[in-house]
Amino acid sequence: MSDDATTPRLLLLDGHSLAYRAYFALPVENFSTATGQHTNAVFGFTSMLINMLRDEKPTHIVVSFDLSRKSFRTEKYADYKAGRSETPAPFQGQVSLIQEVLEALRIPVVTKENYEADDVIATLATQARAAGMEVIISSGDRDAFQLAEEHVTILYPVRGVSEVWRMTPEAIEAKYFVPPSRYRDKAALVGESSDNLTGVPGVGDKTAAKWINEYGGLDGVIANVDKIKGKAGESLRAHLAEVMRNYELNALIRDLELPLRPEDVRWHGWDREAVHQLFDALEFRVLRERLYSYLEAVEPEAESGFDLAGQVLRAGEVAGWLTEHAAAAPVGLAVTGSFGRGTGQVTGIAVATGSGPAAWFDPAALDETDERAVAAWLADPARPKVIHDAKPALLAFRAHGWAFDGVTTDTALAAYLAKPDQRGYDLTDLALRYLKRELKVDAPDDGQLALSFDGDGQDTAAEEGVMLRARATLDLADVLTAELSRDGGASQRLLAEVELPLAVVLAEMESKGIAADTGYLSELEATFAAEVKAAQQAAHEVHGREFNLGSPKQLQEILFVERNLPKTRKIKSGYTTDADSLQDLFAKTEDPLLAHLLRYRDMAKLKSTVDGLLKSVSDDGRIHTTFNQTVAATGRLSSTDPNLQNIPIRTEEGRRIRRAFVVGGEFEQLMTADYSQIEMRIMAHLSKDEALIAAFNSGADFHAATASSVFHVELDQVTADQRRKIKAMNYGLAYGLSSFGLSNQLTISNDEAKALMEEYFQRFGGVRDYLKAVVLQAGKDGYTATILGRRRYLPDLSSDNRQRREMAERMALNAPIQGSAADIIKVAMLKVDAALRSSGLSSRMLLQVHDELVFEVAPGERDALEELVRREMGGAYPLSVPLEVSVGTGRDWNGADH
DNA sequence: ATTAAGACGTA
DNA sequence: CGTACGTCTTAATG
Repeated sequence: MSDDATTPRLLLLDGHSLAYRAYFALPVENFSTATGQHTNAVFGFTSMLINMLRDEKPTHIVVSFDLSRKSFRTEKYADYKAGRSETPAPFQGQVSLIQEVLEALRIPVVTKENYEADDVIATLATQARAAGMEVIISSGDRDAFQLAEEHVTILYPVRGVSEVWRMTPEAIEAKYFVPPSRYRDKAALVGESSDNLTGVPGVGDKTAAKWINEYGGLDGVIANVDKIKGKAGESLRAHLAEVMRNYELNALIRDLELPLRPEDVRWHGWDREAVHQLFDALEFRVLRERLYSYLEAVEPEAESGFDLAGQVLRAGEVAGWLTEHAAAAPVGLAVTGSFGRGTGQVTGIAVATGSGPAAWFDPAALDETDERAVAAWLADPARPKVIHDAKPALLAFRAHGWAFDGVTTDTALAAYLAKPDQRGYDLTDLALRYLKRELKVDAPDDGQLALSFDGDGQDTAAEEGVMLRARATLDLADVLTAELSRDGGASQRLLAEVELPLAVVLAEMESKGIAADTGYLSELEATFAAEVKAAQQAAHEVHGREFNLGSPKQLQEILFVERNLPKTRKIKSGYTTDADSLQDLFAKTEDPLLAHLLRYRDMAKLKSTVDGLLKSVSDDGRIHTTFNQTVAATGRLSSTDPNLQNIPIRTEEGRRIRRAFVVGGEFEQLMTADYSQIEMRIMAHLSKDEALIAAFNSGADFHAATASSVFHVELDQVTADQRRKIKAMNYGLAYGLSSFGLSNQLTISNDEAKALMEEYFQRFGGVRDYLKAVVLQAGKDGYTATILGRRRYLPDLSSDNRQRREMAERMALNAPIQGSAADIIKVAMLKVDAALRSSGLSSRMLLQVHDELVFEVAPGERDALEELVRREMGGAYPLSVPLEVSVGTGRDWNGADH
């Protein structure tokens, strides 16, 4: 290549058209696996891809696929691309295999509803040119020729899968006698049979070019249509309408909204293991050799040549550095300090540029100019920043008085969306997994990292480490963006439109915290402590000696050996002493020790909850939990330090703890707003079960309504016991409840539970069909997806181990339901937050408890807030059943509950 | 000092 | 033999 080696080169592929070319280029009968899967198109496509990688050496790659045969063009012209024969059966299914190849090669795929791949390519090519990239497009569709220009080359496959024409502007002009900018004009006149666009009969490339060049384009030809002589002229005048139609339809759209930009698709190499497995399955032996010999050759190059020049900035140097290095292009940002409890303190900030230098500075050692520059830079939404775990940084910046905006990607959130089942999303681990780099400054010098720091002779290892993290974050963002883009945009949208903005909302909530009545908490603590002591004494007295009630091990000895009570359910260490089992034992034996024991457990648990809360009250008299956004595999949030999502509510004594969460000084009340039966509503929506949908739309008490159906009685004849049983079923369904589990929970026989479930599904068969279908589909895809496309991968669905497999099946049926509920309340939180801002209300959102939001109501805003919250939560996402919201207010959390 | 298991609170 | 979490306690490791 004659181009400057540092110019990024973007390879854009039209997936469908190349696959189709490959299919017809290679005899289908010669390419199939032992299992009968046809692979000629996969083979041909992959072969072309490898050739292009070898010959073009792109630094960035993306493939676009048509989503369907329908597009805005078929809407305008019903016969667009009509007349194409049905997709041949052996071609079916090969596209998804090609997508698997791309996935293994970590090449992102982008699609756009209602548009063709060529439009996506035209948009990306346009953006890439604006960014100064060299562009190579490969498409089997000649429409792409209109995109050729300086630095934009079209690779047009001809004859088989090994030869392409390099269609530069010069080549196009030589072949068609018009420049690429006039290619559309020519195509409109001549027609394009593959698109079923007829042109002017009798007019070919030469005549069309003659006219276009004579009259200065199609406009001129049309303006002078009466001057054109001869048969061809007559023909043109008779077919002007078609020409205009063609011209309108063959224009490629260059300004689509896409989930990624050309800069995001930097290619960082392939997933070796996945390629191995896939090529084994496809029986691509030779191709694997070719791929590997090419990839092995470029790999070292890709891994090295990474020179991070770092610099520790002193006071007075920061403003200038930022202006010079951190303007338009995204930079990586890494922050050190202490974080948590809704605040934080920054001790160091590192900024790394994509290919240039990195810098570190101490936020406490800035001069006035620097301080202003850093504040403006951090707050500027037009200065793109990439960071790993933005929320703590945001809180620490806020504590320093800095606003923070312009975060285009959070690599922790991106990694979570890509694989939500991971244990953690530590930057070091992600760098190793996705970048294959050890994130250590003093890593062995194996050419992976060339660090040349300007350290002034000082020991700047810590600062270098932070700079390296900033740089790794930036690189990781590229890889993860590509990773997330392989599903056609859903994950990217979740990141950009849900998780990223939600992090900001959560930061606000954590920063505010919720007021706690510490005096009352202390009283509670004393009360529970006394109860614990009393229960403990009573238990010791009954048994006749002292022992540790908190030790399940000692308890087992006492219950099952010394007191010779009946054995309970087996666990690893013997027999369980959990509350359910102890209840059963008590019912059977009436051993008074059990009652004291249960009482002890209850009180000890409550006491420890209160202890924990007391310890976590901040100086401002409020409790600031931390909401974790990357923990729950289903997409839910979790709450830690303290966990405010498991504050007792079921028992009266437990609810006493809720009274400790009170309204803050300047405010009037607490308000809770929760979704009623959101998971069942999602099941009704997803399953489309008409009876279930009707039960919701009836407006009656949902559990009673379903019970009335199941037991064939009028709504007002449903007994409390019938309602209780069906309520248990309703709740259990989304968890994969078995008849055994149901019988256990309701203390009825297994037969009775079976009959109950049978009768339930008799009435709500759509639900069973849906649940079965979800598991089946998940088995095929390898993952489940929520209404917003949030994925959860469940490899255990194909496990040989029955227990693991069945566990995965229950996860598969639960994940879309629980996850969709999580999606909905997240969207609701964003909407509520936005509405609160625009309404000018002073009330604020404090907590989220999965299907409930807790607010602090400013004086006089109760009604307005309720209206706002009902509107935004109720309208968060349209389902085929209403999203019902119930609202309550009170001076404390218990009083606000309903 | 860290880890695992058991128990139990919430949705 | 019901999903998703976090925390506390004990008891066993280092």
